[in-house]
Amino acid sequence: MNSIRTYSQDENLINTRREQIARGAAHLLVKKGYDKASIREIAKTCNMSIGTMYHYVGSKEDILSLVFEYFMSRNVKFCEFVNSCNDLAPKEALQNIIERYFRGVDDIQDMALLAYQESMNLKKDVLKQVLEREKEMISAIEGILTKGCEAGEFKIDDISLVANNIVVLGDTWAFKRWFLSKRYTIVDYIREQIKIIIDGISAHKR
Amino acid sequence: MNSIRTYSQDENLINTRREQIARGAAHLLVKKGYDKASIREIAKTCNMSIGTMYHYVGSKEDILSLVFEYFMSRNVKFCEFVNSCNDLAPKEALQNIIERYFRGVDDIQDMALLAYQESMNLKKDVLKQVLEREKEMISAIEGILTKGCEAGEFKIDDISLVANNIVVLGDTWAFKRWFLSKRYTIVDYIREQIKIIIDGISAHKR
Amino acid sequence: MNSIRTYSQDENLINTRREQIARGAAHLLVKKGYDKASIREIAKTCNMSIGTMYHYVGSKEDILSLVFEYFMSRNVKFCEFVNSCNDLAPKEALQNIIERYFRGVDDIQDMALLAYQESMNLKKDVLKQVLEREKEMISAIEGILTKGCEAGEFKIDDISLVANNIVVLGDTWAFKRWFLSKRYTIVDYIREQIKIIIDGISAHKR
Amino acid sequence: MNSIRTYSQDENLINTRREQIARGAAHLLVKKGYDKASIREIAKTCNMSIGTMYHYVGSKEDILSLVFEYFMSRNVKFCEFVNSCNDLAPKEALQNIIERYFRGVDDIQDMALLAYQESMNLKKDVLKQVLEREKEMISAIEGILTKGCEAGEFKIDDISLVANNIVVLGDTWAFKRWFLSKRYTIVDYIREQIKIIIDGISAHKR
DNA sequence: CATGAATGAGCTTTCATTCAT
DNA sequence: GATGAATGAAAGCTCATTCAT
Repeated sequence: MNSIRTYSQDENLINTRREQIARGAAHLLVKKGYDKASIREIAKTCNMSIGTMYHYVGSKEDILSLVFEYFMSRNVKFCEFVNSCNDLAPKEALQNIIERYFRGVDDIQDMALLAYQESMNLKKDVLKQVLEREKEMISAIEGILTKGCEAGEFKIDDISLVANNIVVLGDTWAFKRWFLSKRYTIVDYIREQIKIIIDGISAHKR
Repeated sequence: MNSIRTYSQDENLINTRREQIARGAAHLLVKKGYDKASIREIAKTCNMSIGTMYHYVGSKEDILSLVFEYFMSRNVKFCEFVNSCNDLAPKEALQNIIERYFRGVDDIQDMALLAYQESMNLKKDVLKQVLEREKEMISAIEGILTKGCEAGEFKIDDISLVANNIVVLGDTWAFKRWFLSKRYTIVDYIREQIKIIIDGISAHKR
Repeated sequence: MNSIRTYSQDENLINTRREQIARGAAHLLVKKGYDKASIREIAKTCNMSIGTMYHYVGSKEDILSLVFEYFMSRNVKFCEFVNSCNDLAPKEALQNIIERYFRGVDDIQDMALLAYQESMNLKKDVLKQVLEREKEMISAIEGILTKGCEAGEFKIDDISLVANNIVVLGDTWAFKRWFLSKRYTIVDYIREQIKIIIDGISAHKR
Repeated sequence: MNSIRTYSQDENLINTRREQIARGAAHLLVKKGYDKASIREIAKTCNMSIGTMYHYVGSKEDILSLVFEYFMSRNVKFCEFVNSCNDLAPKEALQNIIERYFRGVDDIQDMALLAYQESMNLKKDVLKQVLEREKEMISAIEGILTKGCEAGEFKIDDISLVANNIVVLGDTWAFKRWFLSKRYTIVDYIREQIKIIIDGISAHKR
């Protein structure tokens, strides 16, 4: 699946160098944008020569892929988390999942932003992965919402759309952090949004 | 306010050509992104020589500005519309404004998307205009929500955040149309979102 | 001899327009240099449209030629002046001619400078004319110097070189006016140089 | 002091390549002039790709600076020479200095010419250096002339102007070599000019 | 006669990528 | 394995010149 060219055979070294690249490039790519960031700059940011860069990467595009892969690898446990919430009461489960997702967005704000801004430069298969992650998230939330409706706790017409909205409001923290962070910390933001969301779908109101 | 360089004095011709540029470039810029779209390509798309482009435009950046200005000029009547809703009942007014804003996003989907993706390439003053439009929208919605709360129709903790959410859900139609349009027409989308939003803030539930 | 293209037949109009061009362009060409001055700028300086320009001129090169021809035409009377000095005593004649030449340089400082700086852009035949004027001047001075030697007033080994030096010292006023004008007015400069020159070649010293 | 951009860190290579550029460009710039000589041509003349050029140089302007710096570096010993003449008799010292300066002009004819023709394209700080060199020369000559006057060997009204004239007559060899070299070798030219100059300022004539 | 819109070749400069060391 | 010098295609932009009005 990971078909990025390398001239090295040492699996360990490949991983070390690629993480070095992903970490270093991420910051610069977010700051300057994919096209405006040159390989020379990226290499310097990664404390690496251009030549070394191309030992572990086949093209500039690959660097972008690497950045996404690196950050997405940090989120493999997310779905496990959603599953682990299965035993909780629907409302509590939903709160936990929202909190977890929103915090995840906060942790990798730059990536979330980069995903939207540079999606056209992202290799098709990597883009697909990114979108997949979102779909999984939405599905998971749909599951919880469905359970809540069946339990009579939630009352929702269009479960799919509500699930989508929740994800969108999470991503919004990345898009508009320059605006929202004037008024809210991430903790405030999560608390208030949970209130609004839960209020909106509860079968029995306050 | 519009200080883009031109070598022409013929006001009419300037407007004609600039509209030609804005129309042609919009499509290409959305498709390929600002950096990937070359002047040569843009000129070709606009059925214009490179020289002619630069007769009416001072730089590539100006083309992006032009694209935004052209599309934003189509929305000058929006605020008037918001004001004209002042006499309606809060719930009805809110429905109308949401519908109007969402439809606006639908009309200029490409622009809304471009604004997010290329904001770093956008000239500061044009970016400001774009953000201003959004702030106005949020303020207008805040006004309606406040009136609704005072009238006892709505029950909202954080009016500002709810207003922001509404705008975000409108913009979402542009960001995720590749995904949403599989399930909804814009008419469906507006109807369902209005239901969700109004449900969430109504003081007296069904 | 003057083979610059025109689309007009009206001899008078041609002359009027070409003088308009020469006057206007001269200033700009001196200020910005031939290559850095664009036709658009030149046309604007001449209060003329680009199209009109090309009615009376075949190319950008022609404009440079025109500028030189215009200014050289103001100097046709120079040789007559030299001839008219034939009856004076050698020393007095030389003084008069030096004064006349140096003043001429002062009058058209910009042109003298332009001739050196843009000679490589000047059409061959016009360049030839410019050089011709200088040769004539040198010859005239040689004539006077020879007469002075024969009369026993001057004592000169290399008449040709001295004549050349005199012309050079005149042109110097144009090359180094930014430096010389700090210390001398043109009147001072002429007076002092005449003293130095005459002193250097006089047979009977002070 | 030398702040030209480079992407290389190898001091030796930088110097090698820059000398290669200076040598190659000098010829072309003199032949075609700064504006008419394109980077493509310059690169070809230097047996270098365009990319390599820009590895060692930040802009076209820098190439001109490089050319001047390269040639001026060959003249650092000139002032030392002037100082070393301090113990000689004034007349002999002056002869030596004139000879040395005139030979210097002959060595770098092209540069002397280029300095006048392209001064408007030369970076301010490099132009300053060029002018400084001339001022130093004039000052040095003034020193010798003053000493000669005090010793009763020379009789000069305006020492400063005579010093200036000497430098001008040296530079003339560069400006008019196409004309002068028909009659004189540089050896002849120096010999004859020394005669004329010394004759002109000697207190006791032949 | 006068205008200036239109053109596209050619300019300077950047940058992803290769490869000899 | 690591380096960075070298490359040249392609970018954004300018400008002399033409020609329809």
